[in-house]
Amino acid sequence: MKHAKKNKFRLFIAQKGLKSTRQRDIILDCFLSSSRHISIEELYLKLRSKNPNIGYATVYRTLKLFAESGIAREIQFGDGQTRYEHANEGEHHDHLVCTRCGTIIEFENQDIEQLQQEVAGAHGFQIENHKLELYGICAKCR
Amino acid sequence: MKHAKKNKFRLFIAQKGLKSTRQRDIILDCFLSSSRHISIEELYLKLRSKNPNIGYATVYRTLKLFAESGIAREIQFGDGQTRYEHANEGEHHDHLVCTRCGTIIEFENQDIEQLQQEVAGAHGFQIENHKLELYGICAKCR
DNA sequence: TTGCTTTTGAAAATCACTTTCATTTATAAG
DNA sequence: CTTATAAATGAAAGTGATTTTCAAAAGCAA
Repeated sequence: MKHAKKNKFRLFIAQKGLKSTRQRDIILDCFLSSSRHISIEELYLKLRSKNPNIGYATVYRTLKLFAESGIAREIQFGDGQTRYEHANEGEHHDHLVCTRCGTIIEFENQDIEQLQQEVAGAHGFQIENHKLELYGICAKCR
Repeated sequence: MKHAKKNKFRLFIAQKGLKSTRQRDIILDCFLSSSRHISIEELYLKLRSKNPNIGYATVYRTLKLFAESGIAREIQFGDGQTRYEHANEGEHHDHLVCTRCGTIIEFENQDIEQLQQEVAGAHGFQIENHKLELYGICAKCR
């Protein structure tokens, strides 16, 4: 799994004529071994603990590359922090976000997706992607 | 409709012990006569054309008050711009956003809402609110 | 190795807001 | 109608997240 993503990124880098660098490897390893929804700040701090000389800008730039290559996806939960999640080929999921503790649960629901298609169709829209977030209180916090 | 919102805001202002000012009246009129999804920048520019001395900060502050009073709702489509839409008592809707021309269509779908409740329930979540946006290409742009 | 391009890190810049603060207003009290 | 006082305003400075700039460093092909 992790290996597949490393390869995918390597390929992306090659196809784009970009260079393989020590920093990109480090950041990729760190990202892949992190929780599924990590903010740039969190990742940066985690990186710095082992690589005190890695730059802020490099982390930002590299995460954008991950997203472009398809191994990560940018998400925003409206708290002013951009997060990146691990993206898997052709897979899409939505989120339940606890407004108390911040826990994020992923889910997938084909019925909802189906209904979305119908709604879009009724308005002549062709869906490219969507965003569904349910905000509330998780079981633990209640 | 516009009148009802003006009254609602007036009431809110009174209850909070705030003051009724010329600027708030102007901004409210301008907001109510604008498209349903207006960004702060757009509203500010529209305002400035007739009131060159109205301040940026005042527009921001006043829109926050509109949201607090319940006559407006803050929305974000991930383009880094906060927008405000006209909010109606107890009504919720979701959005279809055209990624080409920016057109925004509102929709409401009870079946989807129902399924959301089911998903949340299955995870022990109690939904407080949700956000559903379908991004794609509208009929006109295709 | 050389030559050319990309990448990096640090610092400055940007963007969308938010806060500060001296001044102006609205409103209540006299 | 004053006066007092608390809130509102506008301009400018401040924030916080993200981007850009730029000189130096590092990949990579020949």
